[in-house]
Amino acid sequence: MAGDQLRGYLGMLLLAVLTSGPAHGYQLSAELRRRSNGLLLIVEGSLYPALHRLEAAGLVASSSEISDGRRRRVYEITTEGKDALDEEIRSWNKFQACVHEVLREIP
Amino acid sequence: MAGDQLRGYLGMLLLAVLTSGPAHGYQLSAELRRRSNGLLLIVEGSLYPALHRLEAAGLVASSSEISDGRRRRVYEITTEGKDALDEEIRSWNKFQACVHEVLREIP
DNA sequence: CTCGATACATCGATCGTCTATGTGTGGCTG
DNA sequence: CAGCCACACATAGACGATCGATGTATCGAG
Repeated sequence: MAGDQLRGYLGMLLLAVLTSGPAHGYQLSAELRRRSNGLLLIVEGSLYPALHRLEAAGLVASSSEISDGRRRRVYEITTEGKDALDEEIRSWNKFQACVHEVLREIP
Repeated sequence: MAGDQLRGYLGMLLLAVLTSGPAHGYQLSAELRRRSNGLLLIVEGSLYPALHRLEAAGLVASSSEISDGRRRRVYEITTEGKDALDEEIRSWNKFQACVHEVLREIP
């Protein structure tokens, strides 16, 4: 499950995980799966474009590494990224409250 | 605010409002705005396609009326619509919990 | 030596929302 | 009565994000 419903929130989730420290793509995917008890499954076709978007927007910085013979691109959240995360969390909380209000009035 | 972040949830919100009784498009838009204290602004270009999708899926039924000389299409939630709403609310709650878990671990 | 997990990347299709535009009515105001 | 705004529905085109599929390559386990 959890396919298109994270539409627009993937960036926020990735930034949130990156506040715990730098990580590469595969790690981020695994960490999101762990924190959500296996419900959030981010496929590569969503993950890498999202990371590239974040980098293009200056919200993360990346560096190429090679460990264990595998090339890895390690991402790190920037100061702008932290600010953007704060803003996105505020926006998320607002939206959540809106939906709660609408659902609350169901008879 | 509240533009593309309701992506995928507009159907759920419309169905939720329709549980309070039949309504036409403009009413639904106004009611969502009211319940969210003016934060949820559904533009027509999103609203009517969404209603048509719901009808095509059999989740709402519509009838054309004319009152005060204005033609109105009144929508009503169907039994399948109610079931779908229950399911979508469950899915929303799950997703909400996932996001909460991810955000909870921010240092 | 094959298979699965790790790791990155990209392409095309799909789908929902947005902006913009169009039609027409009713009512208020100058 | 002319003009404008709120009501009410509808559609077209653009855009953006996710998905599925596919490709490359390394490493360890069986």
